[in-house]
Amino acid sequence: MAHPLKAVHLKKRKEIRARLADFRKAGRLSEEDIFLELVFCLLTPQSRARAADAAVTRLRQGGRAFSWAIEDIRPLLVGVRFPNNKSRFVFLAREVFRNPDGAIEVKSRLPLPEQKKAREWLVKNVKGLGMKEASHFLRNIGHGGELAILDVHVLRRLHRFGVIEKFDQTLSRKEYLEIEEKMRKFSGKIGVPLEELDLLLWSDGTGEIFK
DNA sequence: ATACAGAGGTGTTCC
DNA sequence: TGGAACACCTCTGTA
Repeated sequence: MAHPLKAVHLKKRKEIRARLADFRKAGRLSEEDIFLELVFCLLTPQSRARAADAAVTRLRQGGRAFSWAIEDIRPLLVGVRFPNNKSRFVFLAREVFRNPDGAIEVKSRLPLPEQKKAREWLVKNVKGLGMKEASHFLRNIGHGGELAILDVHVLRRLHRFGVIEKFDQTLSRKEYLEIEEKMRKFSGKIGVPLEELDLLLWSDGTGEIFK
């Protein structure tokens, strides 16, 4: 018999797939858009998506996304949590992706199309980006099909459905990979693709718009 | 009203 | 070497 989630999936599948199609269109985004998507993922932890989004809009102003001085970034982050740390992360991230000629190139620096490798690269090279947000970023630029985005809502649902025994607010890298594997198996078992399952559990947990 | 926990994690420190 | 404890700092909901 079908898993209860499967029924929810059938109901929401259209909406979920439309959202994923949006993410895949990111392949046609400009370098600035992609970089700002990365910034969004740096700002999001422990903050409201809306606040992070508003800060990104400010950073975009006047085409200055690539030229803000570090001290000018801080005041643009009002509303996001830990702005001191995060303004530093945003600045550092930009310099990681700066070419010798001064241009910013994000995608071409990632070891794609291997998504897990790309994620490792991001976690290692972009300070402030952990497993969860690196996965989030890759999905948002259309390369997250094999990755789970294990935020607190998804973890709570996985726990509820018995996929994991316990859930902690913070996961070690090892635990993250283990849970991701369990979720992958669960996804196969109930016949819902991993990336759709991720959005499904997210929306199931929050009843909210996907981001 | 004022206080206080908790919020769509991650880095650092310490052992 | 890896994991537990703590810092980061501000806004919001709740009592």
